[in-house]
Amino acid sequence: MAELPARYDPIEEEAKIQQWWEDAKIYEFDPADEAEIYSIDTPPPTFSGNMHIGHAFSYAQTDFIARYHRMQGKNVFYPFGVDDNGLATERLVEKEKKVSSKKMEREEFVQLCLQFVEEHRNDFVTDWKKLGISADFNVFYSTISDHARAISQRSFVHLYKDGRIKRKKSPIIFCPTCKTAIAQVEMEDVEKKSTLNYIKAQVETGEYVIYATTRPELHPGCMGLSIDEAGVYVVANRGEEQWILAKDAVEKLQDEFPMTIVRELKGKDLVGRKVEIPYAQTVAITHDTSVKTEYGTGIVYYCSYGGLDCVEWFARHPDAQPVDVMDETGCYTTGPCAGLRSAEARKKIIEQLENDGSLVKKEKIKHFVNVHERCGTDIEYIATDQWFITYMDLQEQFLQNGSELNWHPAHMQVRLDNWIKGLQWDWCISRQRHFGVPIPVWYDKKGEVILPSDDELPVDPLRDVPKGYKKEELTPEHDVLDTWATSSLTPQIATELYKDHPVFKRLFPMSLRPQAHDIITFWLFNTMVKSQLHHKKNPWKDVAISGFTLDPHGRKLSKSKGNAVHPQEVLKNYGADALRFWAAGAKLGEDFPFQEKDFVTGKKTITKLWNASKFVVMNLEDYTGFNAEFTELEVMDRWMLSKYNTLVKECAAAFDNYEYSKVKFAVEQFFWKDFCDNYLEIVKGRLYEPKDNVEKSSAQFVLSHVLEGMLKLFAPFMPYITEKIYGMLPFENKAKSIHLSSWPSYREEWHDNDAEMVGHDIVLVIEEVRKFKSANQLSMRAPVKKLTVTTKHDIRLAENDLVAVTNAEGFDHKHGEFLVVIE
RNA sequence: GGGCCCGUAGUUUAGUGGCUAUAACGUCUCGUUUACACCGAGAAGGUCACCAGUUCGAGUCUGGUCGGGCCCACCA
Repeated sequence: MAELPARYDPIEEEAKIQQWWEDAKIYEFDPADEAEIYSIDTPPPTFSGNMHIGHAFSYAQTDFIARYHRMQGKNVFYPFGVDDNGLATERLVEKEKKVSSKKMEREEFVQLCLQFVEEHRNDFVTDWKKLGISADFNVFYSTISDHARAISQRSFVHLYKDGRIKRKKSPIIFCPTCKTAIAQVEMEDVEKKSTLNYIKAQVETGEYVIYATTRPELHPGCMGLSIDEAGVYVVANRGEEQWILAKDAVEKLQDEFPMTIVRELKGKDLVGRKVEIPYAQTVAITHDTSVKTEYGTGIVYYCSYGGLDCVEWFARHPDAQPVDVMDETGCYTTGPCAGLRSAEARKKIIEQLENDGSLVKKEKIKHFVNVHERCGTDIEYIATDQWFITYMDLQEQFLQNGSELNWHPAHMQVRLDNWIKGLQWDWCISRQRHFGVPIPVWYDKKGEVILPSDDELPVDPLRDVPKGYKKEELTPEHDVLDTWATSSLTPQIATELYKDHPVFKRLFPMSLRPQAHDIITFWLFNTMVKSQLHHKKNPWKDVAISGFTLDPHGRKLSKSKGNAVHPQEVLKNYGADALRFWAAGAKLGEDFPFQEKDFVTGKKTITKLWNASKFVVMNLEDYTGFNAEFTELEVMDRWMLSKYNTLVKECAAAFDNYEYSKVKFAVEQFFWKDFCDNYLEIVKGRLYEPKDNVEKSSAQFVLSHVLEGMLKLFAPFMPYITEKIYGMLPFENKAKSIHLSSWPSYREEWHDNDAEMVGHDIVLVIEEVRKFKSANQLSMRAPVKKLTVTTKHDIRLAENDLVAVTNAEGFDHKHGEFLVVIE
């Protein structure tokens, strides 16, 4: 038998082992395997760079679960995809290939992206492979591939036919400088100086309402004034005029604008009164939930569109119809400022309002405005035709679906529930971008929607023509689908890779959705929505929500703070097992600080595992088996086996409940304390100088069983070192890989209360002796003259082991309260 | 502002109403011929954030206060 090398170099060995896994196809999905399926809806990372530490953290956690279920004998379906259908990839490809997507045919750019992904796919997934992710990387998809585009477009076509998709006017975020629609992620907050303008407008009953705005240029788009119906408002005399405003506002304005309150009234008394707004139509006062009497004058004017608040207001007030005041050149189209952009328009209208006496006060303020990150221009909202999935009627259904999922951890469900309860409008799935999955729609001469048939998909309406039509008869839709409209179909995209195989029926609904908590309201919710609309059921049974990696002080990692951490460095310095061991220390869903020292601990555990295994293997050299009953084992061997047996039971229970961190903690403690510190020391006497072969083989039996089992318990966390050691164990009938071996099973007959109690006392005695030797500055091997132990249990069955491990020259046992006397 | 989570040793953490509240790292003392100095043994280190309540009993349950983190919304 080959002796184990003195040292284990994780960096060198992990590379070799990983290559072997790949060559031997250890994690290959076998669709013909009849075993129970455990399918994972793996998050497809954005194809835009390297794996970051947050990825390493959460993918490792999913991998613990996957490996456990694989060892439980399940047929694990663990695909890997990349999300290249989005802005990040678009930007990356534009930069790397030095092209502009807008100047190309869309299909051409899609092909370029696919080519780019193909070229870099191996590099991209390398980090995940190094980390030891046990996905089958050949069960692979890309969200911009034909496969995924066809599924995404099919979803659109089917939902349209079901009456779930509608086209309607809706505001989009627009950059007047770049003259383009932009995505929310392309905006940033900038604090700017501005002016809050107080404006008066006459009510039909003669008084004036006072409202404040930072966007007076939008007066022509004003469609309503709102108050808080529960708020307290007043009518106040101000010179000849009577002003209406919130009571709170009177106090603030009193110094500058002395007025006397005539009477108080409730906000609801104002509802319905008509007000003549300058440069706009006459509008009625309404109640709105967002209005607070403490801010401004307690009266708000809403325009199409001053900001997101206005957009939301229109959603709450369907009677008020937005008007288009700005066109796609960023200029106003109506009113006194027609032809002007916002900045000039504001100046002009303030002048005019001042001239006709409507402007009562200008207050300098600082506030945050959204600007386009590329050019710094204030963004605008303009109304355009957009595509929506209508689902507001399904809120109850979605809540029900959410409650039917098994949430790990449970409290994450609350986030989804709050989101669903707060939904205000339908899901806008169209984007005015060039790159993406095209909306599969043409319009005929009458403007009717023409759809492709399923077998034509995927299509690009800009280039393709549906069956039975000529190009000149149709106008193509230019918009593309929001990336969430496609990524919400990952269960279908992944499982339909096996569409033509009988296993397909068994893959969906999937077993597990693993993901982080930041996108519960997006990816998780949207995937549930699509599954409900298409299949009338949830796409998975369980969800496992992982947390974030934080910096060593518990703050969020970010590029701007300069506290980013690179997993590649950790892999290079400590290896994947150490990185994974760190990730296993965090409870599922818990945010976890990144600490260098944790990797040192991981690496030390690896070394310890190596050394302890080396010891066991060396001492199994002459082992030929222990052919007797459990009860014939030495008492300390039964103690060890019984404790190990309990551990096995606990670990499976915790893993079944996605509590991998409990498993990690329990196994680590058992290995270090019970197995190494105590058991290995206890059996040394019997191994080195056995009285007979029986007491030695008794120890060997337990050493071999417990080592093998412990390696398996460690295997989901540290797949490399456990694979290496497993391969060197001198057993027959081993599995090809530890990761294909079966999870240890609990054995009732190995449970031994008596042995556990004796063992417990023996360990306490050993501790006392060690304390004594430490206190007397003696070596642990130093002999003690006489050891007198008083215990309640009869420990004499373990006397030989105890004498050997403590190196006692004399020993006496008495019955009574626990006491150790060392001479 | 709304929601969720978290406050336990110098640091990071375990803890399912019940023995003397975990462990790792760090610190201090000691110890190397038979797995391991990439080590072992031992020690010190705690107002379980604070206040009140429920209970025979609270780190654990309830309410409040303070502090931290994340997500969402953000000002007319």
